[in-house]
Amino acid sequence: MRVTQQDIAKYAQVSQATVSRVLAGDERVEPEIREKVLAAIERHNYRLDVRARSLRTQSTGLIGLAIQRPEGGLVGDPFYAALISEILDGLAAGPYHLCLDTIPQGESQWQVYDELLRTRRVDGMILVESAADDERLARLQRDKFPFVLIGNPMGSDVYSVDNDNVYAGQIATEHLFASGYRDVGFIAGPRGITVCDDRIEGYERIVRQREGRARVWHCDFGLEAARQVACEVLNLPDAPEALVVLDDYMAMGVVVAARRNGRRIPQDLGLVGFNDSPLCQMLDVGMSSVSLDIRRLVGVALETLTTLLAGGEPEGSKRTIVPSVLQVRGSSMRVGGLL
Amino acid sequence: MRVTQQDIAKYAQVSQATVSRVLAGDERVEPEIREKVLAAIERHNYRLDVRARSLRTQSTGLIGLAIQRPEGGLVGDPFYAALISEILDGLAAGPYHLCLDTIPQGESQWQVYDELLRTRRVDGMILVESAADDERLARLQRDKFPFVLIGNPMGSDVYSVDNDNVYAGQIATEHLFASGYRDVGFIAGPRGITVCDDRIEGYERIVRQREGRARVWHCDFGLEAARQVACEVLNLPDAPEALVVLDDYMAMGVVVAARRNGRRIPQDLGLVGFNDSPLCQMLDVGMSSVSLDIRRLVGVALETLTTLLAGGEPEGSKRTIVPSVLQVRGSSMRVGGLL
DNA sequence: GCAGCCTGTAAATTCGTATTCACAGTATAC
DNA sequence: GTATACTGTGAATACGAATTTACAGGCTGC
Repeated sequence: MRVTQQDIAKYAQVSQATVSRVLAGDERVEPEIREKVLAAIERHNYRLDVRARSLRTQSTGLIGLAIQRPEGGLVGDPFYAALISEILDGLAAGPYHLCLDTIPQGESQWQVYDELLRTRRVDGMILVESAADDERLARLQRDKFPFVLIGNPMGSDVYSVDNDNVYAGQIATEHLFASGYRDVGFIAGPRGITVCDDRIEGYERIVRQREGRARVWHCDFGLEAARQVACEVLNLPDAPEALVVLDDYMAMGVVVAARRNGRRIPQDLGLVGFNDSPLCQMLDVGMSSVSLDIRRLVGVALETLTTLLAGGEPEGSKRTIVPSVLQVRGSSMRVGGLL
Repeated sequence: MRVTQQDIAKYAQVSQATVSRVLAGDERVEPEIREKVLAAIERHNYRLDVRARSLRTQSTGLIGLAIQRPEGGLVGDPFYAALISEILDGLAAGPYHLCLDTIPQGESQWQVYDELLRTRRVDGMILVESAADDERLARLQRDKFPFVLIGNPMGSDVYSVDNDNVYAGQIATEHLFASGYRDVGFIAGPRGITVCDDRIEGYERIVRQREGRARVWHCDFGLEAARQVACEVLNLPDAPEALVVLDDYMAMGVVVAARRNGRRIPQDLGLVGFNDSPLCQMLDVGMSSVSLDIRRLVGVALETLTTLLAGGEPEGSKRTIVPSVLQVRGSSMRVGGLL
């Protein structure tokens, strides 16, 4: 049988309201009575029921995150794993818990957002958008649901944090040219994903500037898909000398393909990945990678969200850009000796 | 202003109870009235409040999972990422959502379990135990909290699913001996972790049977720690010819160490990892690995838990062992030609 | 024609907590 | 001395939905 504040009140011979006050740390309770209540709580092993509290206070203590299941699960795409990891770390200190959902394949993520926010299952959400949807964003905003977008709001005036993916694409490409590679290609994920598009844009900008030839190959996320497309690319008569690869995992697929193809890295093929994941150490010479600074990304997102949840107004601009940083390692150093 | 069933009732000119019945799909509602209610719901954009429902029905629709933050985050240890991923997949179809928490470093996970279960934040939990604690398990059981243990209950009579880690250790070791390696060592994680201990036990069993020398080196989880210890091990005058490594990530660390040490895999060093993660393809010859079948592990756990949550009695034995399977690849094939 | 039985709906209650309101008791001001 | 302010507490209410209870209206059977 469940122990309630009512029961505690009876045992301690006070009213339920007083029990509630003691629990809330209300100062206006006689120390003597407080002790009595605390003793009763202790003795009867009482625990607050967050469901009842939720109903009364209108807040659940949960924040929501919905992710599109990556190819090969969470293991296949380190971005989400890192994201979740950082969010958990960031939340650990505070009073909030994380409600993690997947978005069914092929379905709109908005259904999940609706499900979580409108039913009041969570107090607020972190949205991770690869293809922002103005109308929906506007609706969430109109309904005054607290949320932060990780990604590009495409003009909607919402709180958002983003990597500068265009810039990230630029520095990766620029670095390869600067290292002496002449013909730089790009192996990207599926079409229509904002992350991909932005990085491609950055890539193309630099190529244009260098008056080179821009070539982009699309494939699914994941090591295996990248390996396959890299095989084809490397077998081309005019195969590129260097490749920017959409993420480290995929870059590892390219490494495998290069090895089978007999190309040495970085002498015969330059490589830069993204995310600066632990995988980068796996290559003997090390893999150059553009670090996304997910920790900071999540840091800003959580700070903004918790401020919103507290009813406050987050400081600074609505949109925050977290700069990417290139980690130079061996895979992109054709001109030896610099490392 | 929030729209409630009360409001809908007023608009549709029925009682709140009727609205509730319509929503619950109760058959005993006149079609005409049902339509009227549904229309009102549609028009006023009503959504059920799960908090209120939770309080009344005593169930939250959440199941909890608490994980000890792995070294290097979720990315550093593919086991948790895979676990979470599978759980999300498994939950996606049903009515349950996942509440994911981390256990603060150095603190007992029981605090989190208490926090989630006793406050009724979640309906049930999946516990992942590396060092089972009889007393706490017994307490959860006494309090009738539905939970499933992934791991070894150490004699407690609770619902549990586990890999047979002893067996897994055996087949990995046996395979290396069978491949022609004479001196097989073991690079394990930290001391006192059940997974490690069990696999070590399996390893030692085979070594004893082969009348070899059992040598186990401990280190932290993660690629880097494994790389370091592997460096030392490989520099030993009587370095082992083959190594069983606690997981694939750590095995990759060993690969890096071996490369710097000038040893070829599998000629100079045989290797078997665990988890059969995508990493295994990253090695040119492929990494042999004992697959944990996390999907099945989670499948059984979820099935058991949902049955418990539904008030039912799960079929079969309380303890389920999911067999491990060795994936043979190049890293353990000293005697060539078999692949 | 009336007791007894469905059927569908409304009214009332409940879940466990936070909070508002009311009130007794004491302290302070004049 | 009464009027006023303040303090700590209990009683009452609200949160939003599910469920139990009660009841009106139509039906059956005799």
